[in-house]
Amino acid sequence: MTVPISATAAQAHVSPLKVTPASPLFLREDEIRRGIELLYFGYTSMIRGADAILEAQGLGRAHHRSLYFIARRPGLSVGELISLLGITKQSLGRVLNDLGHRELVEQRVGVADRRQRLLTLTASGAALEARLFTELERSMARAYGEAGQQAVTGFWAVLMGLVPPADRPQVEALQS
Amino acid sequence: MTVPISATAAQAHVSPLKVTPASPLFLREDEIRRGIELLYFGYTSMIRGADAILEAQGLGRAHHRSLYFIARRPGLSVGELISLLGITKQSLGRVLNDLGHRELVEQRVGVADRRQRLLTLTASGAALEARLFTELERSMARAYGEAGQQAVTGFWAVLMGLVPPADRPQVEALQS
DNA sequence: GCAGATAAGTCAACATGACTGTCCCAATTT
DNA sequence: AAATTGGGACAGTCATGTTGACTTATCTGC
Repeated sequence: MTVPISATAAQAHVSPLKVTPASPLFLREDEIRRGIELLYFGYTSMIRGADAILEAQGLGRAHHRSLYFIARRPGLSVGELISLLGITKQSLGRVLNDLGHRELVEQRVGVADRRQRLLTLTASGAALEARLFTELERSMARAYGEAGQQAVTGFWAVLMGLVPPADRPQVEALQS
Repeated sequence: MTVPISATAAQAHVSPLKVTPASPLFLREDEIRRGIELLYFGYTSMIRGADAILEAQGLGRAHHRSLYFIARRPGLSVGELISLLGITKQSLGRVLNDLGHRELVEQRVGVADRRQRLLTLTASGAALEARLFTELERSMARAYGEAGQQAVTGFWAVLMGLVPPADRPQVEALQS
């Protein structure tokens, strides 16, 4: 964590970042397009920060996503990770093989169901994930700080609204 | 446009989508991770809707991005599009060749600078882009409507905060 | 007017990360 | 005992990105 865990950090910016506010006619095409574009540029800006670290390790974004979710939910099964990432078993297989051979991820046999392989990070895997997380966090914490607490709540609400209702429980479940 | 241009549309949902609000300690790791995850799932949920249309045309997401920005800024140059997409000339070249051969995009010689190739959509290109936009819009309009006008302003503020300040003018410039 | 810079296009080779289809094994469920 | 499920593997393909080098046309500064 590069950000102190204190309320004063949240108050570092007394005046939130000014953006043109949404108008009462906020479903007009212009305002829809503004959301599409900001979502595209915001998303790509955030993840770009981790790319240099990944490239130095010979890894890609697919590896990062797996590391991230294994860090977030230690002991999740291969099937759960496939479901979160929305990719096929074959696609994930190669990524997990890479991460296993580099000793960044370990598998244990499931306790309740011995067919399952439960995924955890090794010490070096956790260290790498922490470095990658710090990059994302730097970007996100700056954005949160500039926009302010109330804006963050709105940010979450719109993003959750983009997720099809059927998929929302899975996203909510990531919150501990 | 599938959404009526009227103030009543914005009031269709009287009670905004409830999400756990950001806490005063909104720079804690948990709340940063929540933003990272919602951004990932929200972004992928939004663009997934257009994939079926693209696949039926034998096109991919790279083609969609080009069509989108050419629709947004008709007459932009190849170099401007490269800058917006953040890819190389070679990568874009293949996409523009595809779109040209299918007669979805046209090039005109620049007026001020005859080295430039200014890009516009053909009638069929505009029709396809409109269908793709409608898919994104359906998702975004639902999210806006569920979250409410004030949330949308916060959504924009955080996303703009994610964009490095040096890149912000380019994003702002897309707004007409 | 000429030299150098710039906008765009192209060729070749390559990496990543997704896909499909098929087959297999072990463990669980019915 | 049979069917289903979780996971792994092989083979092939496709989309989309990369670097490097080269060409052509055009613009700009001296």
